[in-house]
Amino acid sequence: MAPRNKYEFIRDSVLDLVQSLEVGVPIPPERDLCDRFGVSRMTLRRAVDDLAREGFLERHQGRGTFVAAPKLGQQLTMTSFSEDMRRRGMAPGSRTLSLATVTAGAPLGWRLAVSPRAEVVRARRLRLADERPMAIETLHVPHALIPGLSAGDLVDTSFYDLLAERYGIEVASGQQSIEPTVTNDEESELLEVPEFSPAFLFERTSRTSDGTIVEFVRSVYRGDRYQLLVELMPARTRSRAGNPPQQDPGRPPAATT
Amino acid sequence: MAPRNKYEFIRDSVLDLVQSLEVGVPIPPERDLCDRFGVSRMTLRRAVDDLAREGFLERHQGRGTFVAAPKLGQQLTMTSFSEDMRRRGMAPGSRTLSLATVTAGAPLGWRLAVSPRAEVVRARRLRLADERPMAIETLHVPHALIPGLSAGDLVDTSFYDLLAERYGIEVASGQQSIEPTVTNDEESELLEVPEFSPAFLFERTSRTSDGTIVEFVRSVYRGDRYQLLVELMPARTRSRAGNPPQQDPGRPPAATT
DNA sequence: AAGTGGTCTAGACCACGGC
DNA sequence: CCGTGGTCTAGACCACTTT
Repeated sequence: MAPRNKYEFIRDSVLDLVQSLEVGVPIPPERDLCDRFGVSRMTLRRAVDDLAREGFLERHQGRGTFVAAPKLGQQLTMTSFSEDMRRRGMAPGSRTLSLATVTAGAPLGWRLAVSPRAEVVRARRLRLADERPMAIETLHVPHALIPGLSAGDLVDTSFYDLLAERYGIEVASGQQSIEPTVTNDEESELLEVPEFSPAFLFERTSRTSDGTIVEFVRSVYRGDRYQLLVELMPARTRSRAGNPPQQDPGRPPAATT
Repeated sequence: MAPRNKYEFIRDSVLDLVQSLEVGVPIPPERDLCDRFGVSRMTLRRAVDDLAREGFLERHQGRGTFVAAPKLGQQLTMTSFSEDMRRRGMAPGSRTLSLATVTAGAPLGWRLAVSPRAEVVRARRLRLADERPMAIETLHVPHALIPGLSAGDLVDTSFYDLLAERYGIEVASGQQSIEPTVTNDEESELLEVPEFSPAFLFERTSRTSDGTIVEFVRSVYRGDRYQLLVELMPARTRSRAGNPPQQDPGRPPAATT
């Protein structure tokens, strides 16, 4: 909860400050902030640097540091559906389609790293943006992690908040695959699009800091309402001429274009 | 060319070192590297921190800093097709379908920020991975930037290398949109997939450091051979309760799930 | 205890922008 | 010119891992 070191304290403090200001206004000079928070300039700069890298601030040498316009094509970071929609300027909504406890079975068990005979809570939700269907989300969580979850819990609260507050589970990392797909008849009906419409298929696995798999989520997003926008960086990798011994990691994974 | 400050020099030096080592071996202690390169520890650490953040190194307190396994699901960074394919363990290839100089027209002119009557070089290439079709790439470059480009130039060389070496153009940033789509009849034939197969549509705009638009690229990737894998970060945004005045930037753009 | 990375400081000097 | 951010230093002390 409480920031553990000065860096985190400063980072949070500056974030608070930033979020209390309008876009485009400058934050106080670094040296002032150092005084105010009682830290050295290096420490303060580390915090501000990170916030700038994350898109909250824009630095301009000689002029100052300014609150940045909310970057929409932000980093591919772990955001909830609700936050994602709000960033896109739409009002998030949700309709729970089903909530059941099922036996994992082989494929699901594998993805959640539990026994195929383990119990798994499966929640299916239709996700809305501005009242209209945006995505179908199917959530799988090992039942052992969330005893006593009820359908009502999923209506208002963010699932991540619920995990944190009620079960003390903090999601720390995740991996997500992105594929193009087309909607089947059921998805088409729910999403209100013609059959075989282009759509995104996201599959996400989330873990706690100790590596425990918390959830496996499969989401189908309408391709006509949802697009990804990515900022490409210079990629100064400077790949060497002779290329290193290439491993074969068994899986086909991926990166860019 | 030459690094301008110590940070860049150190960063490049350490990257060289890293790339000369096997995965998993430790790099020398920070204090040794400081001596070797003649910089203070803060400066060295900044370089190592960045390399760690970019996935080249892994730090472990009390143990050391180690060469990381090449992250395949690396940052969404600006890689060429060839490098991307090599990372995925496939051999890149290319077949030029057409190369012509055309008049931009309104939509293309808008994307390249040139007059609709400006001349634009359009190159269409079938991109291969392990000899099999992977993507169709349509490249548009203002003719003024690349006088005298011939079809042969595109066969072997990376287009970015060609830009850099022959025309002195360094691509510095870019923006890319990602959408799901389905193949039309022409694309299906070229990609050797059934009609209406799921596919990715990438649209990329690249700029030099001074903001000049270098290229607009439209690529269609086979959905059955290509997937994106993204590492999600903790997203410590700590979104506030009251949400800020939301702009409406006119476009729908995007970020995550 | 020794060695490693992690945090932090107080201050110096440089580069750029605006007055 | 002054105020801003950008770079860099030399050293202190802490936290963790290994021996």
